[in-house]
Amino acid sequence: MGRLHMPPLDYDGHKLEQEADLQSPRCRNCDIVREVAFCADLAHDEVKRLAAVRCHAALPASFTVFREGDPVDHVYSISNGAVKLYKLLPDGRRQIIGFLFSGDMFGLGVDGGYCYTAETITPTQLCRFTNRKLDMLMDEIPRIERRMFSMAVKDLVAAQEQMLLLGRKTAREKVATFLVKLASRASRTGDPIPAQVALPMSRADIADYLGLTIETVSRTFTQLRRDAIIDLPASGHAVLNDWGALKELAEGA
Amino acid sequence: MGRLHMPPLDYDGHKLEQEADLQSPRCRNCDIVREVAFCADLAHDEVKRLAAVRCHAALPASFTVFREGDPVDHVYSISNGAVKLYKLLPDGRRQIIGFLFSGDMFGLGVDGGYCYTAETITPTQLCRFTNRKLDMLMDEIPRIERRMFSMAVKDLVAAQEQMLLLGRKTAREKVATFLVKLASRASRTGDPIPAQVALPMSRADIADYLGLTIETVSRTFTQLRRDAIIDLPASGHAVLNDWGALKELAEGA
DNA sequence: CGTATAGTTGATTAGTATCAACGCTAGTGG
DNA sequence: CCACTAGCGTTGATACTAATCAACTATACG
Repeated sequence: MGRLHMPPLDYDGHKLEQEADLQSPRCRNCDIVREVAFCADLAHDEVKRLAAVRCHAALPASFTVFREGDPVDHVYSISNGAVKLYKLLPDGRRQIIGFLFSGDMFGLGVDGGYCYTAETITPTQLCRFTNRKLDMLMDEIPRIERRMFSMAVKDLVAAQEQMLLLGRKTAREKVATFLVKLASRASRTGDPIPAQVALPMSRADIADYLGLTIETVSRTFTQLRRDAIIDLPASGHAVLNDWGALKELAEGA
Repeated sequence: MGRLHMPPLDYDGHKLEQEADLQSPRCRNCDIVREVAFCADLAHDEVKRLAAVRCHAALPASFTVFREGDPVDHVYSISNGAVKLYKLLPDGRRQIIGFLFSGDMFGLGVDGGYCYTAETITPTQLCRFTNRKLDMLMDEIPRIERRMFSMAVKDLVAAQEQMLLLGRKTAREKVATFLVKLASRASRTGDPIPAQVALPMSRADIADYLGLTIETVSRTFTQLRRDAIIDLPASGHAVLNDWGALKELAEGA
């Protein structure tokens, strides 16, 4: 399957843009590969090998990168932007599996089919590797495979944490956990916990991530604000006033 | 950490048994390794290498193999029996991450700590590999690492499926999905779907797996029986009368 | 400025949890 | 051999959390 998947019909306006970008044989911004998550501890020549096989794409917001069930042909890494992964039930109920940001990777699948849909939240720059070439590279450079493995394990651990949230936490605890996780991620670079976190995703996305409705998410935010635990200065941002209280809620104490 | 983890206090009676079995330098039933999941497509000499580093243990029911947070020192494979993996909140709320049976493996962790507790459901025979020796083997035999990787991916896909269940399915759909999954697993050997599935786990375990209470699980079973979709001939068994209806429910149609 | 979309808030409902009682089975000891 | 007890599972009554339905506000967009 060397072919691109069909771009979604509802984004036909972006189709040309996508194909132009994704199929470009020239790889721009070559040093971006260094920033890609699984290049972190590779040697210089190994990074060069990776750079040779990757392509770059700039996508608009709300762009479907691939759909659940599409043939697995690429692995993606986010250079910049935000992506959501989700699964759907036949009647439209949706569960968001994860929100991904700069440095995160996605595109694992089984039996040749992706098991979730990937869609951009904001305008996003992606790095793309064909599975075929990545497999070849993994044979040559075992460290790349190690890296992929440890990333899959990391994802698995996160998924199990989310199962605990979905199965056993209250709405208030779910929202608190969500904010704590966003803030922790933002500060993964070693900084202290940031006072303000960006919420690029809609309330509907947050609801479908936490197994709630839009209304419950909204009410819970309002309630946390009334309790002076957070502030909501503008849509798309949250200020974390009381980190201790948030953490406590998140841990279910 | 070459030391065994501390056996749980509440199973002191089994402590000697565990230590005797787990620390036995002799590896009995050597051909059992062939049955271990990740040996499936290894060459004969590779299996022999694995056999040389594994130990075997027979554990009673309700035995804690390791606890969340314990140092990661081994990877386990189930020769025979059933195991549950779970996470706890401080106040005792529990989420079962997965039920495992013959051929399944567990014991992945991050930062040197297991991220769930593993406990036997029935009397269980385990195969155990130290991480150190497995790492060495993975360096020598890349296929073992590939195998571990694909198993982690399989677990990840299952976890994402479970997130959809926990976040978006009704009690009835959850129970139907649970039964469908158990039956599908039992028939993974190529047989048709079995009419009867074994339920070795308690109602409390099922509830904590599906994000429900014992009572709701019980009521839902009763309701499915009244609808002639299943039968409950004896505790510990379910008869699947209407596979089509179960599948439909499971898929959320 | 008017329209569409996202978000908030209120009223009511529904699904599941909680609390409580009871039945069944298995193991125990007289 | 049989009452006794403990644990598991079922069933019923009620409570409560979050969903649903509906109205309204704020924000972005042409």
